[in-house]
Amino acid sequence: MTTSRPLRADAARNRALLLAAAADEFAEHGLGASVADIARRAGVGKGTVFRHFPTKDDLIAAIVLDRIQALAAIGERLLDSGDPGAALLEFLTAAAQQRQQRDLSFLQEAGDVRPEVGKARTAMFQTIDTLVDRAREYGVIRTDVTGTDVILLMCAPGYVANSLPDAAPDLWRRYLAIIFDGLRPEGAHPLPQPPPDLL
Amino acid sequence: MTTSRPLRADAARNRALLLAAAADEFAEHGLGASVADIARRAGVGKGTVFRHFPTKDDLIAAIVLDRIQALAAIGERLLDSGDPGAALLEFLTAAAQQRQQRDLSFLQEAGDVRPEVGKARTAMFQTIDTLVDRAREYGVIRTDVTGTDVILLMCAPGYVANSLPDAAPDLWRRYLAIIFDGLRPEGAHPLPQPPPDLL
DNA sequence: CGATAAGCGGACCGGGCGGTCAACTTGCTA
DNA sequence: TAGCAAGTTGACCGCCCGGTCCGCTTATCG
Repeated sequence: MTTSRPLRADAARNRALLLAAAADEFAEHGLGASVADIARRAGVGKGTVFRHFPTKDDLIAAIVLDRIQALAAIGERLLDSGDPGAALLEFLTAAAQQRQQRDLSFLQEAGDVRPEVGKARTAMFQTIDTLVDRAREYGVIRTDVTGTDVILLMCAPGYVANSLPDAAPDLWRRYLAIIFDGLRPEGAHPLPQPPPDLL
Repeated sequence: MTTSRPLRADAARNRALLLAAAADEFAEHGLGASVADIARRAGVGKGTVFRHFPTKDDLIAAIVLDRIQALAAIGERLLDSGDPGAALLEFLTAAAQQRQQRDLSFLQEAGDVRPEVGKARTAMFQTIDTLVDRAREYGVIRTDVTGTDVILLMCAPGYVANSLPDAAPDLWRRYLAIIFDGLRPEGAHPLPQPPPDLL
């Protein structure tokens, strides 16, 4: 990797401040937020932003990558869990929670702005796939539901914050519960359309 | 209202071309798409855009309003339907279908750019609320699910197009089905958090 | 068909954007 | 604590965007 010598103390602090400020700014104004505003919010000069991130897209990619890898780490840890059903629910909870903390709808806007982001996403999807396979074999979700299904379905609860500004802060749990009920084998109705194979 | 004299034939045609071109351009590049590109796509000059829509926001509002009112009309019609369960499913199908035709994720970005848009949205939400009340009384959905719940949940299937570019064109039916299963009373589990009252 | 006003187009403008740079400051190390 | 490389800064640049404007075109109607 490109692990050169460690950052100077103040540089490391500024980098962290910038990532936080950028996430907040993007949450409030979308990806259109200006680099100058981000710098002001972080309390640094504009030049400092470009020293840490050569372009605005690099800054965006750094944030997105951070979130994806955080989720991937949680998923990986849950692979060793004893109860596959609880593991899947816990993962989906973590995903919804992450989206809820800050408004992360700009992640949708961002897409895969850098190839590394796509790579990380694919890796995380693979983890989810395994998580779902185990839950299915364990009998806690329908036999006709795939990992891809769950990946797409799990987008929904996170949008709550955005759509309903003054909602209770853990309302997303309610929607996660409804969707999880739809995944359960008990009251399952036959599904149209065979699922596609992501990856 | 401001119903002045009818548009000239060519002007009406250009207005329609512009709305379509703008929807396509916003779908491809987000709300950041430039007015000049929209004009080029519609085959008209940039000045023509501003003749029909004084500002870019007015153009955005016109598109959003169009989609909301189309959905609202469908909902209104379904209020007179005999089977409340089928009516609700049909409405949700129409909503997902609309989102699928073009990538409408930029609607999220837009928010209520003009007060009239908020008004129209509130009106549509009220229609959905009635639709859901009837379905609940009919026993086809859980007693603890509200209109607001359905409004938020119905966002999910539409995002399929955006997240999975090469998916089958009617894959959203699959996700709508799963969510609808989660709404059914049969395998329902108790829900956390009392629902908020939208409106 | 001719007059007229509604509609059209694209050069043009000011502002704000992403990105650069050279002078200055500061944490690290010997 | 002296020296220096790493880090910071904000004025600056060129580009592109939303929006204006006015000379030209054309649908409409008596």
